[in-house]
Amino acid sequence: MKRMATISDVADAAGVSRQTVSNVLNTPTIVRPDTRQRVEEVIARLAYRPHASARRLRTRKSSTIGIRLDPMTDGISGSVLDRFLHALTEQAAERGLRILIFTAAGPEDEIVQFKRLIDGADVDAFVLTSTFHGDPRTEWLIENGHSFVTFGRPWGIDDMSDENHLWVDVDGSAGLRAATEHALAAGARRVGYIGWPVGSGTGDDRRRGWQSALVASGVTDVALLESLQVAANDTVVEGGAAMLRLREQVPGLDAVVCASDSLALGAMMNNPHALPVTGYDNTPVAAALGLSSVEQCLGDVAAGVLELLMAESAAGAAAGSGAGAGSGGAAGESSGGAAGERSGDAAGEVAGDGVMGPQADDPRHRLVIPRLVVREMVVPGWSPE
Amino acid sequence: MKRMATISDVADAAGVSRQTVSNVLNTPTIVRPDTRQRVEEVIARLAYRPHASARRLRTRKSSTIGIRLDPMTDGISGSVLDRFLHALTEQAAERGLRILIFTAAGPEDEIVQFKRLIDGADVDAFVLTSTFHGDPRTEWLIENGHSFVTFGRPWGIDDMSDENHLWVDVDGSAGLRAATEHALAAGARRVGYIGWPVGSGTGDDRRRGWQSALVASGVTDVALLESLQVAANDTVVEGGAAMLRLREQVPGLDAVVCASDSLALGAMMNNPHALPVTGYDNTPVAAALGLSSVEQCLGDVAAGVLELLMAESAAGAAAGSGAGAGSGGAAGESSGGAAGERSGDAAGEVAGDGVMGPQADDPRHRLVIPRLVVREMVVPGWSPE
DNA sequence: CGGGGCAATTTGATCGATCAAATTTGCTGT
DNA sequence: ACAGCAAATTTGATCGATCAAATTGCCCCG
Repeated sequence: MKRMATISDVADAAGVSRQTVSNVLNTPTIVRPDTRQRVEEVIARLAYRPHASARRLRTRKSSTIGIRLDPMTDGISGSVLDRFLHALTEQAAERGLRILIFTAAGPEDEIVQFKRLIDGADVDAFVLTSTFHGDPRTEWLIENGHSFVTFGRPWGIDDMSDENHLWVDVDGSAGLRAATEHALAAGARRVGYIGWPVGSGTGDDRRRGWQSALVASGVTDVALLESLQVAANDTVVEGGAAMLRLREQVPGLDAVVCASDSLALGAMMNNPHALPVTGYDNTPVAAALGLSSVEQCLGDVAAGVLELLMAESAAGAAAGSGAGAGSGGAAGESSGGAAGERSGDAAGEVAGDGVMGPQADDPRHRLVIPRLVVREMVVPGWSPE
Repeated sequence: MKRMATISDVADAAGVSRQTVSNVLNTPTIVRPDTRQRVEEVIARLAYRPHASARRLRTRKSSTIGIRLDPMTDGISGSVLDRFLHALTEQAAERGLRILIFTAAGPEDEIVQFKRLIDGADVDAFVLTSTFHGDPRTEWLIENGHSFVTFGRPWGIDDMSDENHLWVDVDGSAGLRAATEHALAAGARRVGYIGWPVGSGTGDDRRRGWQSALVASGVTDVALLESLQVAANDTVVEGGAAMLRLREQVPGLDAVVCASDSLALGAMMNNPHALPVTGYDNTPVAAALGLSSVEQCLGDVAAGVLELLMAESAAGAAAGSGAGAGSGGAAGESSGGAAGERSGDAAGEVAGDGVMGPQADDPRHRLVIPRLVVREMVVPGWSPE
């Protein structure tokens, strides 16, 4: 392992000064083309790479984003955050950013970790997941003026439009509307809903999606709407129990849509007539059982998160220069969200095209439209009674 | 966000020199106790934190470990690596290390990423997972003299004892032996095995565990042993098919142990007589279905990985100084593996205590003994025919 | 022919820490 | 009282990059 080449080595070898090499790397436009080419050749020949720590020391930027690795959310859907992390890492690399992960025992401890990482100049922004209303973490970050983006809306009435709070989220309502409409289009009339207890922003949002589709199809009887939905905590066992209740209280049940794959798996276990069941999150479990499921397009979410972050830091840097701040991230040529896609899924048909919602032009948040992955339920040995 | 305090600020405020402050932080023993205390008070008062990048520039160490985020291994057991990552991050923090994640399109691309991260001084060691025989990644790392530890043995005959290749692994053989012995102790006589096709080091190792337990219990008939095992790729569907075959070819089947929770889930779907089924990895799915499963003790694995890494770097640094290299990591007071434990699991009984295997004293690799988590199968609505 | 205007390049200082060597302090023994 | 010596502390240099300001080179016009 021989000594790394430094910027001075390159400068000497190319017969220019350090700063010119630096310019070739950071501000290529101000270097004369022939000089630039000469320097670039030397860089390639010596396999020179700037020393990240030295650069960070000088620029006071780490080009690193911190994200907490959530404690295992026991459910099956825990893997959603892992997939998001994967998409985020992949797209961050394309933009020259690094992802540093950390753990914390709880929200308060997470703030301690924030301090540690910021003070040490380890990271210059955070991505938060699983935020909740009145979350102390976002409050602290805003108060202390640190960059962050959350995956998930702040459900508080006032937070939602807080201009200091950047967020990206998936439009769960649209996802469940699509799932419900698909069931209706397939001929179902009574489409039941197994969701989470009232009170969680995410859960209520999803329920609204199901409900709006039913209402739009002509189901306006409030009592009927009420009986078509049951609430359960997000476990397989509760999902199973919920399915029993639903079948009992709705005689002509045609199909069921669920707020999660965990609930859907539970429902499938008490599904002797093989009613179509739709889950949410498109986890491996749904794929294994042949359940239709709402796919969150985490690649798009990750892209949105990074764009918001880069736009913010660019805006902060340009506060004073007259250059247009609208150009945002320069390295975005590979967008389109194809990166994080799970390809080759056999049961291809898709409804909803995964584009950004109407808020796409709002510089402070982004709502990603999920898409429905339709599958045939083919469960070996799962025969009706 | 006011300006960060630097080491000089602390020095001035405490009436000492920069270097003394540095010593308080890095070599407290050589500072006179009263001076040290005075400096420490100022550090606390100013909330001083060393600037990580500056330190890294000078010391040429990043105190950061790189690990590739594997592409989603579609199966249910994919979460094992996520849990490992979580445990690793947690324990790394306790030792003052950071974890940087990255992605790669394949082994060759991963090597490109290695280069990128090392040249930029972003990381000074790697943790590899899912290694295989003749893995180009480990070859490259060894050739170029970079530190790394693999989670998983190099199954090649010669690699295994390669002194440049540090590894930590879980003793899958012991895990399946424990699972099988537990079934035998519960009165089962014909314990079948659903495993992966011959050829994978890990899979063959697990099969040996099951077989050795059966042989020890007196099953020596080769033909019988042969008929008691079936092979399947690691999917739920194949697991289900394998269960059907096994039931067909073994009349008095009493119990089944599997090489993974995916296979076990498949088996459960074709298990009308509710035979006891045991999985491997103790995933949320196993917990949800009430399957017994072999828990890999990833906290211990993570601890082992970090200890090997730190021991190596300490040894590298001490190559020349007479100080005892045996002390290893100084910050290990919180060991015992309690960190990564999933607490509050209802069905507590445990066999095998998770201690290190006989290789515990070998400085180059470590074999962690897994433990069997025993559960009652209580699957709602899953009634025998 | 001199110099204004502008682009391209170079120079010196700096980021915040640690290393290596020099210096001061404190203690011991005779 | 002081040499001798170790412990404690300080000083100057350095890691590899970028920033800000100074310099050089070039073209064109009066």
